[in-house]
Amino acid sequence: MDTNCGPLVKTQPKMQYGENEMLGLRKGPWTVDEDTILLNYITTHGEGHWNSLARSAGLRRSGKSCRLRWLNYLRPDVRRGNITLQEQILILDLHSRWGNRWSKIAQHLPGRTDNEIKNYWRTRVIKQAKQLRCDVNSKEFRDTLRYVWMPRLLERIQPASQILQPQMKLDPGPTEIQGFHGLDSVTEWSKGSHPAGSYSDSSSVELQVHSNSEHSDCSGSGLDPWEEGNGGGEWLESLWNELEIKYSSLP
DNA sequence: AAATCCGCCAACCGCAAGACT
DNA sequence: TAGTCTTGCGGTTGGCGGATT
Repeated sequence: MDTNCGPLVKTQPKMQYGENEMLGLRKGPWTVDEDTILLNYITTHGEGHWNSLARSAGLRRSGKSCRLRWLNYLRPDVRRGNITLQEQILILDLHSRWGNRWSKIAQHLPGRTDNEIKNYWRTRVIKQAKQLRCDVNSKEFRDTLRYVWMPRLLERIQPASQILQPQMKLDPGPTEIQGFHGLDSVTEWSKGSHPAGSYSDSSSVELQVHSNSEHSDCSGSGLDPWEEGNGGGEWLESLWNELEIKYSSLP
């Protein structure tokens, strides 16, 4: 089991007061002791009926809080760490279909929680939209995701010659992407609109949109998505096959 | 070295839908 | 059928820590 249980506090966190506290319930970061109690209780009795679970386990937490802690952190199958390139593509693709249906999207990324995906979207993708001064829900931005970012991500994972039709490699997308100038604007923006070193995560989207032939070298970064335990697996292979088919048939 | 800024993410809140009585 | 409880979801917030000034 993953023993990395996040930024647990060793001392009692500062209490915030509200309705829960009126009932003697704690809020804020979970302590190691609380995690242990919750984990042991669920291991023995199973999950569900969170309010009574919280009481029975002796936790001064709301059922809601217990459920969230379990689902987002303590569950043994929760995957933590960087979102891989494949996962980024999948998130972009699924979001284009379903919008902010985070839990639905999370179902297709084993081990990832809706919260994590939502955080990824808000901190990475929406940030890009803001820098491009466009609405994240606009057709222009969606097209940019589809015709620029996703092919770039695909290209980065495997050499373009192996997976993409020749026209896809440099295809800036349909000319009706108004307000965007194909790859140019994205490339220009990615070159100099923010200070170098602002982003420590080498798998973040913006690094995928550097100029055409510049593939950031991930080797040795520990972020190789095909490394064992870092995003591989059958589900990913099938996803990959699906995306290959999908993007090789794009206009 | 200190102050400030900023990105990230855990955790909270409110609401809605479904289950139960 | 109506009321209450539980669960799940999406949006938002606050704190931590690293980067920058």
